[in-house]
Amino acid sequence: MEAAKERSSHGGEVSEEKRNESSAHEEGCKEENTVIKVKPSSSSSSFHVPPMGGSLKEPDSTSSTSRKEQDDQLQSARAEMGEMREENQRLKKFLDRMMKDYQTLEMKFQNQSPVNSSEEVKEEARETWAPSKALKRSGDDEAPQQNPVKKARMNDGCQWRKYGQKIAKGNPCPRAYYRCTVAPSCPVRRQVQRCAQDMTILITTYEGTHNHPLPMSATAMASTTSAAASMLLSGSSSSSQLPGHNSLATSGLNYYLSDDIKSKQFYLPNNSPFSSSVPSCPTITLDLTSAPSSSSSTHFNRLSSNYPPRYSSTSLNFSSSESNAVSWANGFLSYGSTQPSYNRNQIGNLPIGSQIENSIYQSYMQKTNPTPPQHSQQENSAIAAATKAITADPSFQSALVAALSSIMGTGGTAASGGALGNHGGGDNNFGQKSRWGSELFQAPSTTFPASPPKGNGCASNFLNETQSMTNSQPGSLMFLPPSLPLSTSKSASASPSDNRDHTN
DNA sequence: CGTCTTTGACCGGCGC
DNA sequence: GCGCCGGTCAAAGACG
Repeated sequence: MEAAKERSSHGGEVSEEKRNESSAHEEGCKEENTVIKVKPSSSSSSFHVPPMGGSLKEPDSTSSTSRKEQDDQLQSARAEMGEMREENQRLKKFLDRMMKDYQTLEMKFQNQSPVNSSEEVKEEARETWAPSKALKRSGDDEAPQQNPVKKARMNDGCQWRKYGQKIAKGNPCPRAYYRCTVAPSCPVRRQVQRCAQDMTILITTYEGTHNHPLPMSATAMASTTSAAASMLLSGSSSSSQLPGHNSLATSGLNYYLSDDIKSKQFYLPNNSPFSSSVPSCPTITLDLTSAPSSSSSTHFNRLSSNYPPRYSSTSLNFSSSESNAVSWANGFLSYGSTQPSYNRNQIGNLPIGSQIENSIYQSYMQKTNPTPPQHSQQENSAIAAATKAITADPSFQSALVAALSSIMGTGGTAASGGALGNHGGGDNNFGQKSRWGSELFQAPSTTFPASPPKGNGCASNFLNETQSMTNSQPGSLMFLPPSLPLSTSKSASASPSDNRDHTN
């Protein structure tokens, strides 16, 4: 019943948004039409030819010269009329093109996020930002918008129950904790927090693996997101679902920031060059899910035994600092090469480490390794362009700010924790954050720019740097930090010594 | 009455 | 050892 209500309310939202959108579109069209209508009548010299009308109306000037003048004026007026017609036609064509573009976008939007994207944003906005009690129960002013009250069932295809909320240090916005309730024993957790720097950004973090079949919508979404990630990372446009990857991010692009342990999807629903049109609130999804693993061994053990190809030269290599080569050239990030396997052991100690990553890695490897040499230059350049576009996107920057803050510490304070080492005092949340992936940033400082202290732009600077790095600076890390599923510095694909742990 | 959210308390990890 | 902090628990309340 409630589900039905919820659905209906969702539908209401969607339809409302669609209405808004279409009305906006219609307005746009009207404007366009108005332009077209108005243009000939208002703009033009055709009506700025008072002499024409005036002279026509005044037959008293009967001289031949005046007739000549009239003829000239008529001709000039006709000529102008012709020009105006042409211009009008051009404008019509332009309008048609715009209409087609719009329809294409609309189609994409409807296909990619028939239900979820906008709703998810709204819902998350409610669930994290506005106290649900206030919003839901008393109609708080925080969100008096048209958002109908909804239950905290995330429409990412799964059901989530809120079990806690905390205000993390450095971020005034509370962090909400959700648990998957599709199955009673489902271990999947989800954190939702609003970015301190940009309140419009939501950071959603998934942890764990669903131990139950997912609803169709969820599966589809997982497929969508993984495909997007795959596209981003490998340049492959193929769409396949991550095996066992049950995490759900909303539709859109997921920027994977996965290390050996975790795969993080930086989800940017909108404004991303790759994303479809989704309403305002950007969301970052940190996907820390994985296939279940009963093994208590480290990831490296598991991964090395299960996925030997990861250490191939074509796999992602985040082995850090020395060579510092960031290479998209073959569709893979190469993040340094010869750094010793620092911190390797920490990975195995991560609580979620034991449960995470296989699927991501598996998927990724499936997407990458089978065809690494086949990446054409065109693809590579496309990847580079995409990377550049993404990193240049302000929304992405903001999103990354949030994501980094989430990973490294709250509110952008912890970015420079011990892991980032040389860059000065950081928040020691980092250590605790390691549970969620601090190892990601334990790359040497030379390769991972320190984030500035508190405040805005903790990652913006980083992004600014990485933007340039993407193109020029060897050894810099892009927005895909040592988290790519394959080989972080710890796995050190290039270093035989690093495999020690893998085989132990 | 069942379900869900809220929120204070508790627990464990980490740094000093 | 102590304090801080994040994550989780569980009782209480609200809502349909």
